[in-house]
Amino acid sequence: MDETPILKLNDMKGANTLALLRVLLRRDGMSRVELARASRCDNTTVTRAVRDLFSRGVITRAGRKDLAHGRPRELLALAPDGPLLLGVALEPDRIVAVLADLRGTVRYQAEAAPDGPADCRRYLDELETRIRQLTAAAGRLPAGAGIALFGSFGTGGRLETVSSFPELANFDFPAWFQERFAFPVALCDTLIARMYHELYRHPESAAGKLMLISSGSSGIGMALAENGELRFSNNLHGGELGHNICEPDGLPCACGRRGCLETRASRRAWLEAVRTACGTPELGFAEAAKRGQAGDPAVVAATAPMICFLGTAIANQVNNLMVDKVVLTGSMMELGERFHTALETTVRSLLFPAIDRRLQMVFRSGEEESGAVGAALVAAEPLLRDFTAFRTAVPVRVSGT
Amino acid sequence: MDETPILKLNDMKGANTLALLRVLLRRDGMSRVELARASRCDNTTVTRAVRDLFSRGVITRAGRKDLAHGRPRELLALAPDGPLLLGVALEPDRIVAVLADLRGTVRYQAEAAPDGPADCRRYLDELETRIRQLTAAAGRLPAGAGIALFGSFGTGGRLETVSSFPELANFDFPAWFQERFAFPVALCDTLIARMYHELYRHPESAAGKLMLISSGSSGIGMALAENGELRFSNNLHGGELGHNICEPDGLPCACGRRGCLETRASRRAWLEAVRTACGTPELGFAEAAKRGQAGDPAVVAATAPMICFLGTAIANQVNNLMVDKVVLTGSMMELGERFHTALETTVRSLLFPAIDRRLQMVFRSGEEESGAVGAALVAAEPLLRDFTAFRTAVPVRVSGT
DNA sequence: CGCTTTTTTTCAAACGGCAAAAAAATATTG
DNA sequence: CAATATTTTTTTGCCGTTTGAAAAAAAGCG
Repeated sequence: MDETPILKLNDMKGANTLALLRVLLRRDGMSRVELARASRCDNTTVTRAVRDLFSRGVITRAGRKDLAHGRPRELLALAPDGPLLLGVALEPDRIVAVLADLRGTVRYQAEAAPDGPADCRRYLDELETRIRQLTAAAGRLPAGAGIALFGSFGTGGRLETVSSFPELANFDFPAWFQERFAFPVALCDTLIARMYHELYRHPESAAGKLMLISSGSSGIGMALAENGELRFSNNLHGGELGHNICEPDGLPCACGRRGCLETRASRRAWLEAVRTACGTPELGFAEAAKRGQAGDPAVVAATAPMICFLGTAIANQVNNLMVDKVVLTGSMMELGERFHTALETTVRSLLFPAIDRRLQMVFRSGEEESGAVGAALVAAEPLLRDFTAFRTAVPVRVSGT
Repeated sequence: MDETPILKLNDMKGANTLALLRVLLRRDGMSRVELARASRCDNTTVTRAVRDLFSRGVITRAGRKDLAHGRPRELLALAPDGPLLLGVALEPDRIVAVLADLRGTVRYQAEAAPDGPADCRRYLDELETRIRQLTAAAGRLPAGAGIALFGSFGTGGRLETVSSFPELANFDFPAWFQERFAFPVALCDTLIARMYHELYRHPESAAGKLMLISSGSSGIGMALAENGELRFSNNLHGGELGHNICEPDGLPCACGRRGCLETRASRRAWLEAVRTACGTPELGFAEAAKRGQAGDPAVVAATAPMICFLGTAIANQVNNLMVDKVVLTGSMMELGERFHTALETTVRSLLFPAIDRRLQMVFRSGEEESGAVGAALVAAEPLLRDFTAFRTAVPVRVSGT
């Protein structure tokens, strides 16, 4: 029942300061004129906004740059003692918690590998301990928190389903959090957190139409953005590419249907196929990946169906949505360059020429903290639009530091 | 290279008057307070906007409504002599041209069925004649024009590819138009025009996530909108669902690949399958559809693959994008209710339960002018945001009427 | 001092929003 | 029946916020 959106003065100011700050987040050491040109805001708007951000301790002076003629530029940078955001990724086998600045640079980090999701109470205790540990180390309270998990939730933030922690279904996480901590919390799907990580940590991805694909032990997910803004995501929940049906009468899937992409392209399905092809039922994932990367014919042959089905699913989506850039991340990306090349070739062979010409494909690996950092960035975005709320949140200090 | 969008005062005003007018477009006879409540604008904002729209001749008084107590409401309506928009659909076998008001109500209509796209010059002459005929009948010039065709074009409006008129590739249509007519013109893909038709003529579709699927002789297309705004469409160009690959090693398609949805679900493919199943190679489409609607077992069996593949493609997309509403339109919808039911059942059986619960599926038929009307609405939208340009466009009158 | 570029200040214009007033009807009361 | 109260809509006046253009100030160089 959402009607045509109307705009208030606040929305305008928020959009403009967000644009301004995003430019500064890309790179420290910009001057006011540069900010104005890059954000297409007026000079005077920038001056005013910058003054405001100074007074709130968000940015700081970072020297000056002498030009050949004229007054030198005063360079600006994110304040080192500016607001921090807590970001937490609740993954099946570990908890990652970070304190990051508005740019998503990690300042403090804590990790835990609880016994497993079996004991819900101990898991939450562990989480609480880690958060206290982080805020103590930082010596101040974060301005907000973002929690990323594999699941969905209502507008209020109450959990609905949590794929990796069935016991947490219907748990009122925001209430739990607010009973313990004095700063606001926001929940999001891990996939959305990763998308924020991509948009802020690789800001060139914030232009045009972006599709993020993340594969993990819990499936293959997808998120979309257009010009840096999330699209088609209900309550910060991502889409499940892994359950696209890609074969009319395919293999049975755990979801109860047949022919889901995951029956062909999940980590488990692939390993199974490789084991069968090699005749080694005990082969581990890492070893299998190594063999594939080395060009072992049996492994390559066993990988072909995955490439075919995954590539088709990606290409279909790219064609339909006229996507400009596809970013692939997650555990399946550990299969190495040979796999990447084969997948990209397959995808491109299925695209319309005009779309193929524009499409960029990027494989990202080694971003172990993208979920936690992205969660922090989800919590940061409202601040980037409006720091008036922030003024009250930061002065609170942890005693004894 | 699009950066984070910034907002100016004009954008704010534009967004608000657009919201206001959309409420009035839904139904004539609203009063100012009703407009304010429905659009969530302030009372006084509405008063000012309404005064402005009066002075520009866009709206008019439409009586008053007495309440039990208090001052009666002054009812407002779109002015009958308000701005008109020209909308043209260049379809393979016909030209449809309409003059419509801001709401998309057709005031004047002209249709032509040229010999075919063989002779490009005669085709364009025919178009010019029809437009002159319409403006003469109306006695005034439209405030703008929208042209819908099956194809794509650059930002400048120059045609790139036109699937139904290969000869028009690289034709500078806007230049041709501006040499002949004194009002602005905008080009769009027919699919986008149909989407605008859906959003404005069935305004309940302007809430939430909408997927429009339109099947015709030239394929199966798809367009997306979120809260009444177009999404993932390059330069008003739609996506081609018909070339989603739905079978790993399927039938060869005209596009050069294998397994495209169109090899199973296009009008032609379906008719072919039915003819084979019935053993009647001369069977016509209408007769085949009638048999299918009557439940002829051979036809039903021949239709099954289409339902399966089309249903899967739709369900995959709905799951991925968490679509709230699917609207199906175009020639394939002539297959009748039995087909609709079967398709909907198939789609729903493949959705995640949470998404199935929210999804609405609508089959539309009999909207022959949706392309032309939608094109007019494409041209209308900028006016709804800002009528200052309109002031100069309308007073121009055709002499001799 | 003249020149150039950046930054700040000043002032005007546009817009939304609150509150009070005005308007336009009906209901109530003397 | 006339005067007044009541109710709801609409308009007006005024204020705060924001952007934007132009002037002024600042900061360097030759």
